Amino acid sequence: MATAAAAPDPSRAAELFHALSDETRLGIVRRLQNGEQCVCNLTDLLDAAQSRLSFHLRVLKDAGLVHDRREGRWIHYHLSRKAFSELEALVGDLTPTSRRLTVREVSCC
Amino acid sequence: MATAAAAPDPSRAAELFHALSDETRLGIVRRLQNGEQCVCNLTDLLDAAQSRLSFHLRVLKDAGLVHDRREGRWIHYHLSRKAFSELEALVGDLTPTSRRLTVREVSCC
DNA sequence: CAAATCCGTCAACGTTTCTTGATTCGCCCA
DNA sequence: TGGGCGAATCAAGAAACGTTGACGGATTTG
Repeated sequence: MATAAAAPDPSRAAELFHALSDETRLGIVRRLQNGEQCVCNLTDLLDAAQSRLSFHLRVLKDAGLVHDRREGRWIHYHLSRKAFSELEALVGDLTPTSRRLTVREVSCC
Repeated sequence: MATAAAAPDPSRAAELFHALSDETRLGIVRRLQNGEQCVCNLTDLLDAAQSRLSFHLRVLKDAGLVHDRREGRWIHYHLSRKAFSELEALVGDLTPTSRRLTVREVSCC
């Protein structure tokens, strides 16, 4: 246990949080909670241009938060459970209660 | 229970995620996990210009993730437990396992 | 094969975000 | 009261981001 399990890759954390820092992408995630959706359904549900959605889906996909599956002409997107549990673990590590010094441990300047 | 407790304010969620989508700010949060720190300590720990840190601390503060406390010439920052539990709840709501339809519930195009 | 449909990619543009250095504000102490 | 120090704020520029419309690739259907 060389480096402990304390600080997960910060750039990975930033990537995940960035992927979720946009309302359109949060809207996509919420629509995918009920199961798979193809892009054409999402454009209707979110009232967004196809090109715009494609852009945001790529950000989510690059972050590993969604996966896609081709079925004929359609491409279905669904959430990645693994990525979301990774996210939960990551948020848990950030929480102040996780580890805490005794107060007055640190001097100032 | 009119609108249930399903979809929390999306702009609030985006604000929280955005505040954590930067490596410098994640570094600040990690340094604050051990307790309060004044800005001058953080500039040393993170090797960042004072002006730069002040900018990122403001983003975190505006998102409610940190609070500050003045003590003489120094200003100490610390994490907001409330905001982090809000974040945890929010991430939990995003998770795909939370609610799930029976499959094939949704038709495509 | 040709037309239609679904969707990713690209270039261009405006907007937002981040960094840097200079300045200002607040507080303490001699 | 004046000087010194910690920290916020401001303006300017660079970089990253999101939107739009045009285009091209893949697939199905007539």
